[in-house]
Amino acid sequence: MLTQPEIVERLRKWGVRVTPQRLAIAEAVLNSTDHPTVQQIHERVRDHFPSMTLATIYSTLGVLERSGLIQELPFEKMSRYEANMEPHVNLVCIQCENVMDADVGQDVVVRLKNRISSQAGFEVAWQRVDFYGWCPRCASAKRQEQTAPV
Amino acid sequence: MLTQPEIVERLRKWGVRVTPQRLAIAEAVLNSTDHPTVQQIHERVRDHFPSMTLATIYSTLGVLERSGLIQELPFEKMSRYEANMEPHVNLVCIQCENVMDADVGQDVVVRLKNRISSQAGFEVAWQRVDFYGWCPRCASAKRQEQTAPV
DNA sequence: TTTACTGCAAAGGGTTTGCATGAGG
DNA sequence: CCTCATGCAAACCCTTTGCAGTAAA
Repeated sequence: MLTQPEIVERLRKWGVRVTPQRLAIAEAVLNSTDHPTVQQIHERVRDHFPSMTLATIYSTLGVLERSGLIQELPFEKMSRYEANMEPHVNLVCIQCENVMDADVGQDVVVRLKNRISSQAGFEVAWQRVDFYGWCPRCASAKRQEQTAPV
Repeated sequence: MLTQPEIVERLRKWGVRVTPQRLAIAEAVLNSTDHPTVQQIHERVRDHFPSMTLATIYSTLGVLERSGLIQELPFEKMSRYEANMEPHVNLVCIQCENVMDADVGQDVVVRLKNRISSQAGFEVAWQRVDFYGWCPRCASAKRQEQTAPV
């Protein structure tokens, strides 16, 4: 989670202009942990910028990605945007469709990255590690239903 | 890599009809290691089925995915299709855009999966592990260029 | 003042859908 | 035979692009 001055500095370093819209979009993504979609980001900045269109959001997300601040995560229907650039695991619930960062396994991802670099001769730039399944809440709901079906 | 009778059996088990088109598409994906796109699959079956359209391929890929034979891998511009359903690492070259399975790291992915299940309370169904960077060929070309620029 | 960004509208392109014909079981 | 798959075309929708007005530096 970056502070506003840090965001400004990172953007200026890339020679792009820092506008209020860009700051709002950057904060909406960087202060999130739910890997928002473009639509969700739009909802979150609409109060402050009612006239902002999706084109501006797409454009800004491209700037943020090229600045190394965020990562695009393409899914079947649309992309989500990742604010956590450290090696980690994403948990994608196929029931409620929420996406969250796992709070375990970061060390294993780093070890995997080192193994790929040293043994596969592949120069790693970044990675995406997604586990799909049932989040704790949906998993227990599923077990309840299996025990006592309608 | 599955044999044709195995593919037939897996499809019949799902109550779907086995047509020559579906077999051709299934073999084109399952006997591949390059994670083909829909366009590439189209090219590979066009010789035998000149009139086949993309709609048929999309439909069949959906059947194969729901049968657990393949996995869709959404990328920025389009999806690719994965024939290796075992836990493993995908290497995505950001230079030549090839996607290949890593021949190391499977054990680490399995260990990661176990850790996620036991410590994050997340019931894993499947996973996608992608490392982005430069494949051995493109990495050495990059180093050459850095050493002796034009 | 200069350059680049915003907002609006239209286009682009991968994917899905509807329907008539044709084939699988 | 009945049901479902194929092939064709059109629709869908996320994303990109072009352009005129506007704001950052």
